[in-house]
Order: sequence, then structure tokens, then C-alpha cells
Amino acid sequence: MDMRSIDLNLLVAFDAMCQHQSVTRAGEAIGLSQPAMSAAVARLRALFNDPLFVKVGTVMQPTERAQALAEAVRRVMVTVQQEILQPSGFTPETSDRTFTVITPDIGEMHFLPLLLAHLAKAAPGVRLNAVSRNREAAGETLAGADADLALGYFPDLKGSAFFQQKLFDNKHVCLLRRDHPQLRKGSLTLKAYLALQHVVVHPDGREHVFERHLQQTGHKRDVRLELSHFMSLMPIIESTDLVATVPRDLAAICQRYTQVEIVACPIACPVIPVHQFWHRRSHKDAASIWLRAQVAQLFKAG
DNA sequence: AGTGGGGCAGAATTATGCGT
DNA sequence: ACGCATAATTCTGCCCCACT
Repeated sequence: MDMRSIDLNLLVAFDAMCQHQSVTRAGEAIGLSQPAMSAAVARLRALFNDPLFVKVGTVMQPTERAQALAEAVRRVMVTVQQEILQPSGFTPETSDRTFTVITPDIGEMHFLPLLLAHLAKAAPGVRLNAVSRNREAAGETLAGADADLALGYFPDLKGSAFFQQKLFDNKHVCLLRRDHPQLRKGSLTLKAYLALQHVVVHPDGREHVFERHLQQTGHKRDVRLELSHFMSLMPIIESTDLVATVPRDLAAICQRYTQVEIVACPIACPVIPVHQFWHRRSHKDAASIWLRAQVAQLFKAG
């Protein structure tokens, strides 16, 4: 049977007949006169090649064919009512939605603890899925409906397809172990900074703002260790004389969990603007709007 | 591509017949 | 008397085509 040959309103009539077992009552229930309802039943009979409802005493009793169809038709009615005709809204208190957020490992450390704590109270059924994407893939993932939000520094997410909201500026600071000899010598001068041994993180596919700035200004450092993950920094800084130059939010997390100190960086690198990004596809989506509002409330500076 | 008019098919309504 | 089916009539929505 071709879907196009069926008037789906006939399923409404069928469902009403199952519920009321009377042409007149079923018609009243769905706003049809008795003759119109009778005609709808006649069309259903022709469609399914079965009487569907036969008069037994005072009721129109469903035939075996009608009984076999009834449950499936009811499911269609419920699905249409609940998932198509319901006004689009988002109820955080009862939602069991899973939000997917693109963010690098720094972002996971910075955003997720606070966001999760907030969700536990405001939306206890909501789940979070944090994924890491490089600069090019972040846009494709948002556009492909595989993520709701990107949090962090994504300079490539431009154009009319994407919206963004600035959350805060991240500047670079230096991270040394708490009993590092340099800390006894006062503030960190450029000369002292360049004389130290450095650990540098090159996360895969991410923008290396500070490295690019050093190249442009011609400063040369003694790099003793290169890493691909920020997570490894904490035990390494804590147990060596190496210095790392990292975004302030990461440095603050390291300081919270390990014996390290934050020192102002003597090289004035441009600040890194941290935004939340979303695709125009989810711009009007009630759940996405709600999530963006929570992120802005929790992390937007000023 | 969008709009408006004519024609057509089918669904709804009214009136009525028929069976229980 | 009540409820279902049917004939005649009316109404509505869709399609096609011409026009802008």
C-alpha cells in the first residue's frame, strides 16, 4: 500500500471508532457529522478490504482485522500527539536529554566540573557528552548535528552558519613547582624566563597561540620537553625545574590540585578569547537555548 | 519563483430511508 | 426511537496553467 494513497485523517477516524465503537459518537469525538463519519468508515473499509466494524446489537464491534490494526494505529496517534504536535519546549527538571559539547582537554577541566554541579541541581536527568575535535572538524561536527555546543578557542568557526557568544579572555601565565629556585629571586624577568628550561604542550590540531607569538617576536626558549596533552603537565611541573606557559584557567586548575605556583609571564602575548559556539540549526532549539544560557550564566565574565 | 483563476475530485452536510 | 447508510447538494482543497 502506497503511503500517498492513504488520507492519514482516516487513521484518526479508525482510532475514534476503536475508542467509541459507534459511528455517531466517534464522529462527535473528532468533529465529524454522523454521515461524514460513516463515509470515513466506508473509505477505511475500501482501503483495508474488510468491514472493520460490524453492528452487533447496539455497538459497532471491531472485526479481527480492526483489532489487529488497533494497537499500531493507537501508537501512531500517541506518537503524533506527543512528539509532533506538542509545542517545542524544554523542561530541564524532567528532561533526559544528552547534550554533546565540543571542548579540548583544558575545556573539560575548566567547564565540566562547574557545569555538572549546576546540572545536577537544575536538570538532574540531563547527560553530558564531551568530545574533542580539531579546528576543522569542530565546524563539521556542529553542522552535522553531532554536537550542540563548542566551548573554547575556535577561530575557524566563522560565517553565517555559526553563532558565538564570548565568555571570557584567557591570558598566558607561567607555572613552576612551589619550591622552584626561580621563585626566591623575585619577579620573573624576560631574561630569567628565557634562561629557564621549558615544557611545551602541542595539543593535536589546536591553535598554538603562544608559540606563534614567540615566532613573530623572535624569542627563543630552551624547550626540554614537548607534550601533546595538558593533563601530563601537573606531575611534570611538580617534580622538575621545568616551566610551562599555559592559559590562566588551566594554571588555576593545576595550582588547585598540585604543589605549583602561578607567575606572570614576562612576554605579553595576545589574550585568547573563549567563546561558546553553536550552529544556526540549533539557534531556535529550546533545549540548546537553555544550555547556552546556563553556560553564559556560569562562565561569562563581567 | 510566486500569484491568481478555472476546473475537478473528493469530503462534508442535509435530508431521508432502512433495520433493529 | 435510535443509529447506520445513502442520495443530492455544497464546500474545500488541489492541480494546472497563464501571467508577472
